Amino acid sequence: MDDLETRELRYFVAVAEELHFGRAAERLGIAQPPLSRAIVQLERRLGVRLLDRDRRGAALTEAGHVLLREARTALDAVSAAARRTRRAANPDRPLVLVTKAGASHELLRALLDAVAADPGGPQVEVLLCEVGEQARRLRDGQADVAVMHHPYDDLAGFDTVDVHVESQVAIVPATHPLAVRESVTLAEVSAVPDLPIARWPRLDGTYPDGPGPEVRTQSQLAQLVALGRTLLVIPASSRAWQWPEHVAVPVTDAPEVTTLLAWPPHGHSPAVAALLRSAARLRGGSVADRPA
Amino acid sequence: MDDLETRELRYFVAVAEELHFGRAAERLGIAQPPLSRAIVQLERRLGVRLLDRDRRGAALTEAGHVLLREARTALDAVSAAARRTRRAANPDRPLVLVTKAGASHELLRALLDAVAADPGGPQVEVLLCEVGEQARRLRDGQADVAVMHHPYDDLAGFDTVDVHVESQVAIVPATHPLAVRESVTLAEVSAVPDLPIARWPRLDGTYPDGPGPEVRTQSQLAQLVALGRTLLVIPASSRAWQWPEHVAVPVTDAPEVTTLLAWPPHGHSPAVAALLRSAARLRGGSVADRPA
DNA sequence: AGATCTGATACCCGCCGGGTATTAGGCTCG
DNA sequence: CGAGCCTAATACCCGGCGGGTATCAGATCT
Repeated sequence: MDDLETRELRYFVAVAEELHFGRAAERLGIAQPPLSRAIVQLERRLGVRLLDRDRRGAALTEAGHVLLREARTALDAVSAAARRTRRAANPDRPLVLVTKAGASHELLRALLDAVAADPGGPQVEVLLCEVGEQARRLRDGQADVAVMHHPYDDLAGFDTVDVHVESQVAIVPATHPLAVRESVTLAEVSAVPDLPIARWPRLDGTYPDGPGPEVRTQSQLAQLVALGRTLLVIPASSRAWQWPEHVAVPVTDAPEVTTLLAWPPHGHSPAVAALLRSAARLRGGSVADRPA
Repeated sequence: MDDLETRELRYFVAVAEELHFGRAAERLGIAQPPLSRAIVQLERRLGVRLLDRDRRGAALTEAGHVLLREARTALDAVSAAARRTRRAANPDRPLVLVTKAGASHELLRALLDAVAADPGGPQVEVLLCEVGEQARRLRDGQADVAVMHHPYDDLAGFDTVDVHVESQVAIVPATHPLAVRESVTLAEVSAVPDLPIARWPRLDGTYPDGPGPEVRTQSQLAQLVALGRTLLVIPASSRAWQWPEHVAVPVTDAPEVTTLLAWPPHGHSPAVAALLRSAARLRGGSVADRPA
C-alpha cells in the first residue's frame, strides 16, 4: 500500500531509543515539533499506536517494539544497498572482512596468507570491531564477510561455513589459586566469589545487576583479569588474553566453539567466493555450505 | 552518510526492471521527466553510474545490478516493517503460514491439526502461493512462517527446522511407456525425447530456450502432463499431481527432499514458537534449530 | 501556586518533488 | 539524404510538505 520512507523510520528509531522527543530531535538535528508531527503521521499511516506518551517521556507499545526491531533491520538493508552499490563501482574494491579484535588470530593470519597467495584472489581489508558488532557490519554493508564464533555470535540471517572447532579455556589472574589447576569445570569457575563474572552492557547501554565489574571492551576486560578482579571463559586460540598476568586453564565441560565465516545471503560476489575457496583449501576441503 | 529514501529505491527498481524510463514512469504513476531527474540525483548521491542510457532504452551497469538486488531486499524489509507492525497491533492476529499449493499436503494437515489441538496455540491462516514465491512473502512480511523444500527453495536468510524427508517420483502421463516401469533413473527421465522438461519463467519474466512447453503455474504443468506433453520429478507426497491421467514412478537416484519450516531470523514471536513446538511434537521431538 | 519539565498545536516559509512544454540526439524509412 | 519518431534530458512553474519559531497544555515537584 503506502510505503514508509526511511526518514520516518530513522525518526522513529531515534525516538524509540531515546524515549524522549527532545533528545531524539537533538540527535537527529531537527527541532522537536516536526519530530512529534512526524511520529503522529507515522502512527496515523500505520493505523497503530507506537508510543504511550507520558509526561516523563515516552514508552514503546508492543507494536512499537516490533517496529523498532523491524525498522533497524530495514534501515540496515537500505544502508547496505548504498554501500554495496558504491563499492561495486569501485574498480579495485577490496573485500572487507570483519572480526572481533584478538579472536582466532592464528586462523585469520593463515586465511589471509592463503588468499594473498592466490593469484586470482581478492584484496582483503581487515576491519576489527568490538564483540557483537560483526553482524551489524555485515547487515549494513560495511563488511562483506565476517569471522564469527558459534555459539557466541548471533548467526541469524547469514550464510556460513564452519572453519575450525576448538575447546575453551578459563582465563584467570596468574596470582589466583585456580591458576595452578590442570583443568576446571564450568561449575567451578562460575562460582568463584572473589572473581565474579564481568557484566556487558545491554543493547540500550544499561548494565544488568550483579557483583561483577562493568566492561564495554575486550581491552577493559583483559586489564580487569590482569588486575585479579574477574575471570572469563573463551576459546583457546584467543590472543587478546596472553598477558604475563593471565593464565589459561582448560575448561573440561565448556561447549566447543566453532569459528566460521559468515556473509549476507544473496551476496555471492566473486570475491567472497574466492575467499571461501581459499578457506576450504586451508582446512582441506570439507565445507558444509547448505545455508539453513 | 546520506541515507537513501525508499522512494528513490522504488523508482530505481522500476527503471531497472523496465529498462525504459517512459514505461517505468507510467508504472509508478508519475511523468517521465521527474523520474529521469530522480535517477540522476540518485546516481549523483551515490557517486556511481547506474544505467547506461541508450536511444533504445537503458542498460544496467555492474553497480546497477548490485543496487537492483540490494534495493529489492531493502524495500522488502521496509514493507515487512510496516506489515509486521500493523499485525502486532492486531489483538487476535492469526499466524500466517505460506506454502506452495499442493505441496506436502498430508504433513501440512497434520501440522494444522496439531496446532489446533494445542489449547495455547495460535490461530493459523494458510496462504497459498506459486512456486518460489514463499521467500518473498516471508521477507516482505506477508507471512510469518513458510513450509519450504530443500533443495528446491532458496533458504538463504531464514532460520529453518527440518520436518520431513522423502524421496522423489517422476510424474508421467498414464499413456506413456514409462508409466508401467517399476522405477526409473534421473538420466532416463531427463532424456525422453517426446516428454521434454517444462520451462519456468526467470525473474524477469522471460523463458529460457529449450524444447519443453512454457509454464507459469503448477496447474498449467499438471494439465500439460495429463495431456502427455511433459513430465516432471517431484517429492512423493505432492498432491497437486494425482489426476487419473498421472502416474508416479519412483526415481531411484533423485536427491531426497526435505520439507521444512522457515521463518525470518529475529522474528521469534510467541506464535511462531508455539507452531514450532507443535511441529516438534508432531515428528517426535528431534529438531535441529541451529540457524546457520 | 509557580517553576519546570514534558509533548502537542499553530502558523509561516522555503525547498523539493511533480507537472507540462520543449529540446537534443539517433535510428528508421521513404 | 532528410523527415519523422522515439528515446531521455532540460527548462520552468507550482503546490505540498518538511522544517523552523512561538506558544500552549498537562503533570510533577518544590
